[in-house]
Amino acid sequence: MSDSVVRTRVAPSPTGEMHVGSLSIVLKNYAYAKRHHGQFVLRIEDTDQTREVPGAQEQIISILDKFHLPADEGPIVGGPFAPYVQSQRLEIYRLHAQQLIEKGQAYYCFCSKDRLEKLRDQQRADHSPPKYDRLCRNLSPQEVKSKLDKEQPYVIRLKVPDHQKVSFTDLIRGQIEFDSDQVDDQVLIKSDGFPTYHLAVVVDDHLMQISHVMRGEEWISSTPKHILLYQAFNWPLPVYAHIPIYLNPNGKGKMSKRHGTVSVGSFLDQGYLPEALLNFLMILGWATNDEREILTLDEYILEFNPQDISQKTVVFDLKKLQWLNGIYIRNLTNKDLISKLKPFVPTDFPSQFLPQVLPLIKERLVVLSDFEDLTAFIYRPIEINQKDLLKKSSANQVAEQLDQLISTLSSLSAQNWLTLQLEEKIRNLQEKQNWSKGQFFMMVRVAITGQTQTPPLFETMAVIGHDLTLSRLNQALLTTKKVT
RNA sequence: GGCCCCAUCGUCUAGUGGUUAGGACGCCAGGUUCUCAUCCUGGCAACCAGAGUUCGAUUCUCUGUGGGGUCACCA
Repeated sequence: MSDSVVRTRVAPSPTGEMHVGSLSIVLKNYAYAKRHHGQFVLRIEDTDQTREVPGAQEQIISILDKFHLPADEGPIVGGPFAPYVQSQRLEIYRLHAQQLIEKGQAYYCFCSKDRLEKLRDQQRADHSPPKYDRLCRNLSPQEVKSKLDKEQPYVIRLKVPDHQKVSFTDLIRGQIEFDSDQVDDQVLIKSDGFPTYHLAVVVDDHLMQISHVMRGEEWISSTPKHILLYQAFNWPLPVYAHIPIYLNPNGKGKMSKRHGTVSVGSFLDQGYLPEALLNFLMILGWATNDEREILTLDEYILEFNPQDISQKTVVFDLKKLQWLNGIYIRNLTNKDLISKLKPFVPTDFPSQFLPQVLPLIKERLVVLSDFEDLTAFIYRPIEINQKDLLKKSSANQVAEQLDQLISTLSSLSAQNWLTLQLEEKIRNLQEKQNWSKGQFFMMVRVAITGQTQTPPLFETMAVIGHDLTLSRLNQALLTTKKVT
């Protein structure tokens, strides 16, 4: 093999529900690894004990599962670089931080949080950039030893060099350059002994032989910290690709909870199909050569190249997602649709009707949770609005129409209560009486469903059944005469 | 505010030193039709601005403007 092994990773922290942005990053890392026959690694970054949410790790793994993006290596499946949970690797980070101290690349810092806060306040007031003032950087070895002996709490910081160009090549944006003067003396080990993200990510990516770091664009500005660390360790850099973030559907700001749905779980709960959501994530900010928009994971893997990702932030266009979801729903077999619909069928829905009802709503579903609204009139009591009923005709006329319709339908046995028979009878009546199609059919629709927008009339009546249809027609007849 | 990233229809994109700047979603109109939806047809709609390079810039360069990100013992 001429090109070296591709190993990608995704490194979520178990602090809550997974964001669609994270899923998008997962998708890209997965696809790239698969395309190059490499490995896709899942690593759990749980170095902030205060933010950890129980069960979040399991949730992440289950989502990867639902979307068919399983990790080749990770906490559950294991792998040659286990453990894959950072809280289980504390000793590794300690050792590496220690190594940096011995090499003179890092130092102990005993400053209290209080002092740092005051320092920042001062800097803010002076309009100077908020940075650590390096007070502890030049402590003598004796001073350090004595503070350590007294068990004073400390952190370990990186000695960031002055006036140094820090640059790297981003697969999506080309060369990006920073000045090391912009970089703070980063904390590597926190006072609780846990590593910060910056130390852990560099150490683990190196140890786990990650070849490509594909992550969100919001990490660009901390990349120089990571580069400086790689240099301090004298390790080779991975290839970076910073993927544009998603903006809220209104185009304002990074996609966030405040502006609507953001978690993968809540999209699923609304009845977006995983395949549709994934497809949407594929074509958001990226296009195939021939601009096909409906594609499977395998087709995506075949074509995906991070270099082709758009460089600009993209708006999360819900309308387009909805369009895709509708397509995926319509492409489902009825059997599959029924099974996917299960969680969205209300408990009072007479489930034996599902097979008959399905064709009436299949092309009307945008998300699966639309099921309830689309079908409620079938099995729940309806309210008939007199105004809708009499919209295009007089009360007397409508009463006459209902009366005749009822007697016509009464002659139809329950066995013959079928779409075709209903259609024939009702059309005959309408034609014989020369009633306006629009007015008559809409009036009947309102009488039977209580709504002005429904699936086709005869099919709907067939599903509702002989008894209920007639009772609703009678109910409508009463409504016609009701004085308001 | 400092630093960094970005800029083609409302949105997602294709594309080129000379094109009628293409497609998709959305929107509008028409067709099918008992309404809605599906489906089909058509339409509206974009190269952020200024300067430079050039015979010629949407395309290359610079500046401006606009948008976004980031500035923690959070990731």
